[in-house]
Amino acid sequence: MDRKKEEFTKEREIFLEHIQNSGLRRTAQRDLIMEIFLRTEDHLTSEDLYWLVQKEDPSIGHTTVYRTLKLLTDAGLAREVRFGDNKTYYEHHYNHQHHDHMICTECGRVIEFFSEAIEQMQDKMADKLGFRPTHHSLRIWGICDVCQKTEPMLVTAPSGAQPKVRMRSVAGSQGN
Amino acid sequence: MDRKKEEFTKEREIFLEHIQNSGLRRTAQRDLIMEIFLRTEDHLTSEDLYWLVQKEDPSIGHTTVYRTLKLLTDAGLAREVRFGDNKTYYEHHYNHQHHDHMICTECGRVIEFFSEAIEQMQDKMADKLGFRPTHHSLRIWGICDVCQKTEPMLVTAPSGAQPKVRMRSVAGSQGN
DNA sequence: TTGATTGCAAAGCATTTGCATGCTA
DNA sequence: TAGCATGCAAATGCTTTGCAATCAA
Repeated sequence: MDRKKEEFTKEREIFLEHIQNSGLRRTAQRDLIMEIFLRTEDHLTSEDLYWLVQKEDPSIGHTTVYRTLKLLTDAGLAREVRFGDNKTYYEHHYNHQHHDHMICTECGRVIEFFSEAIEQMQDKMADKLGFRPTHHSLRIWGICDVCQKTEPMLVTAPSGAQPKVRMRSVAGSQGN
Repeated sequence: MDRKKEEFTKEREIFLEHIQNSGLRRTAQRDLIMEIFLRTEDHLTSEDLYWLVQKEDPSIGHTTVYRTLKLLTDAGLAREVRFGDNKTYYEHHYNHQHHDHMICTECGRVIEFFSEAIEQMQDKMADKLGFRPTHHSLRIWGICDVCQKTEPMLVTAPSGAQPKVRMRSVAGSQGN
């Protein structure tokens, strides 16, 4: 199930390069945090990553995880994402083509998708308004296929799984 | 320049109705906050609105503005929007058709736009993945037409206007 | 040796909550 | 009069910063 250690060779290289080019220093903490980030294919918060790191080195603090996540972002290995619950999630960025997200408000599942057609329409739209786009974010909230099947039961049997993404206000919120 | 007082009749009605239907109470504070919100055609934070309210009634506190903004959202008159700077902005919702945003990272300008084609592609995409969408958010960051003209000067003459939207981390951030 | 890095604690923000007081219905 | 609303202060949750001690280059 776990990926082979030899993977992520390029990613490590990029991280080191970025560190050197910026006059920064390689440390055991940064190495470990990067390793754990790389082998975790998921959207995680600094907090999430902190606990994973804790299991392997309890001496590492919150702060260092925050700072390293920022470093990884600067290096182009990570990307910040927000799903509307005012938390910052991180996902792999290097070698991961751009994509957007559908977020299930029932179970918190995040589905990545990409549509060339939508991208093109966006550029066209921006062009029409004289806007020079640098990046964008498209998020679609709703009910995923799995939850659509189980949903009718929720009336009598509330789901045990708590959604990863908890919307702050339910009614009328677009979380935009 | 200012709108006539007779405007927003329907909005006031909706607000009152919502208050009554929910067993809540009409108060002078709520009235004033609603009035100021309605007459301000802009994306504003609770903080922004608080200061506008302050000018007309310094006795009104932050908390009440927060709570009333949430009320207005529940009533369907306001809509929450986030532009990636971890603040919650509010915009008019009633009688305002759905739209998306382009956000200038130079001056903070927010441009509203709508594309039927993009909406349709999104639905098609969701359908393909068995996802039942309830709402979505598309934001495009970049440089607006005005800033594109002035930008070359920024190298020697830093702009005096501070952007309304300040991105937390500049490099690599997608603020997604 | 020098200056970047770490981890703790404390500070920052935006937002929410507890509670005594005030005020609608 | 009952109990929702208000505003203050304090609490919260996430994130950042100050700083003395530590460690990589």
